Amino acid sequence: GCMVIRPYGYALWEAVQDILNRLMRLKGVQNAYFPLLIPLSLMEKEKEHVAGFSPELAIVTIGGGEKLKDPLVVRPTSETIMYTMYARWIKSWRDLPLLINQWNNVVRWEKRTYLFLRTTEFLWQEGHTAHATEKEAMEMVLKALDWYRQVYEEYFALPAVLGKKSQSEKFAGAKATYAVEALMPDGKALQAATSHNLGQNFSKVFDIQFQTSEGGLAYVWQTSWGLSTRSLGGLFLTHGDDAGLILPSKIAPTQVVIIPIFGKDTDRDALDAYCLEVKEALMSSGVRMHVDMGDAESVGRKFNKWEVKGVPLRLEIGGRELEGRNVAIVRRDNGEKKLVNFQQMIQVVKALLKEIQDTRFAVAKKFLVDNTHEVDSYEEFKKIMDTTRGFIKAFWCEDAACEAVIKKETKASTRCLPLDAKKENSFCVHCGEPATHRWLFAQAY
RNA sequence: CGGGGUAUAGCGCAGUUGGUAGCGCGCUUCGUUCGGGACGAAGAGGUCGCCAGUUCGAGUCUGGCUACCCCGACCA
Repeated sequence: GCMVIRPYGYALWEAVQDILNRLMRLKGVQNAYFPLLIPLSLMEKEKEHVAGFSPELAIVTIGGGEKLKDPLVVRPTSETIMYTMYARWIKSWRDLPLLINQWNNVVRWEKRTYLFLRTTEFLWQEGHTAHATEKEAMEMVLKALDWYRQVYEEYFALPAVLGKKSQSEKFAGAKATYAVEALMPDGKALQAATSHNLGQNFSKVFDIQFQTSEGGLAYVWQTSWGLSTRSLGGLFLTHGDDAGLILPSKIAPTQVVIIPIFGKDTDRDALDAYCLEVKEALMSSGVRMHVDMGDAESVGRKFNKWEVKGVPLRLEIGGRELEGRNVAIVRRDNGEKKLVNFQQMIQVVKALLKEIQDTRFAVAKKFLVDNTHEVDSYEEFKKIMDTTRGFIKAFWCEDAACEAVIKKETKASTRCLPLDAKKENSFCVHCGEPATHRWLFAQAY
């Protein structure tokens, strides 16, 4: 149930880190690190939190050959260990806000794993903030949610719905959970990232108090938010075809690959020199490049290899291009090929990279729109879940028991109350009780 | 936790009534190739998941165990 991430895949994760680190820095969030092992007694402080996580904890019971009196939990998330420290660090309103993120790995002992989307161990970032006011905390919650939207929409070309989780779906210990929900090609929903308003639930049990500017004593308002390697699963599921992956240009570790083409009459020195000239020209204008030199693999094999990896553009350079100082540019997404001369090359490559990015988003957006159904009868609801699946927007009474019945009968759970949902007076699609908003339903992974 | 399956070369698999293990891909070397997964020749690579039993003889039959996979239940 664990995964090995090889260099090409890890480069994608590093790209995600770069994007989020830049966004977080703008807001003043700093990276830090906290222990992997958490005393079980700390986990148990917040009742709802430990109840939610205990079925999936890996626990160290023996250390150094001796049975531990207080077993150590391999972190499933770091609220408890971090907030133990926050209680010591925060004394005054001047210590706030405290904005800390950590990039790490966590372990959740799922009964059933699914590569990329639900692995026993996964990598993520978890941001944990403490604020003087609830309003400020809520702004942070929505800020983080918007960062995640940017990662998905602007880089992964993966449109998503932002919204608030129902009580039964929220994070264990949170006051409210907000999420990014994406729709995968099989019609199931992927919870792509979450941002929690923790209220004062944790600050009260971990005793994180500060003196206000008026001299009073108050508990801090907290948030936590995370995005994991599951996001890459969403990327892979969304962008691909029978030939492999199609990476959106902005996230592709290699945006352009040059494949030299040579026969026995080719002047290899001249060809290699020209390939390097092309590489340097593109690299110095900011394009992420690779030249696949070497004659161990045939040209056809190289083509296929890079298609599987999803590199957006392939430059074919052979004797014909060398002679005319041209390059043949082939798009990964639609296979279109065009011959461009060296002078126009940078401009054309940049335009094509942008077009591929835009096209990927447009295709994914169309799929999302085409597979989002406004439904007003339970019959129709069930029919969609039995056939195409997808997102369903339906009125719901917000009663947990009703929600559970819908899930049991249709496999669809509430994914979120979309942030843009309008207040209306209507009736629950299942039980007919009064309902005020259309919730987003779908079968989750 | 319930149901079903699998285990033989690096990977994917075949192996008949029990007779001492093979195919494809990959890998190594050499040569010819190279505008869509090249071709030829010669090679390397095995505790048949583990333990016990039956038998002259077990990859194959019997019993036990272990690991992994799929489906279901569960799942911030």
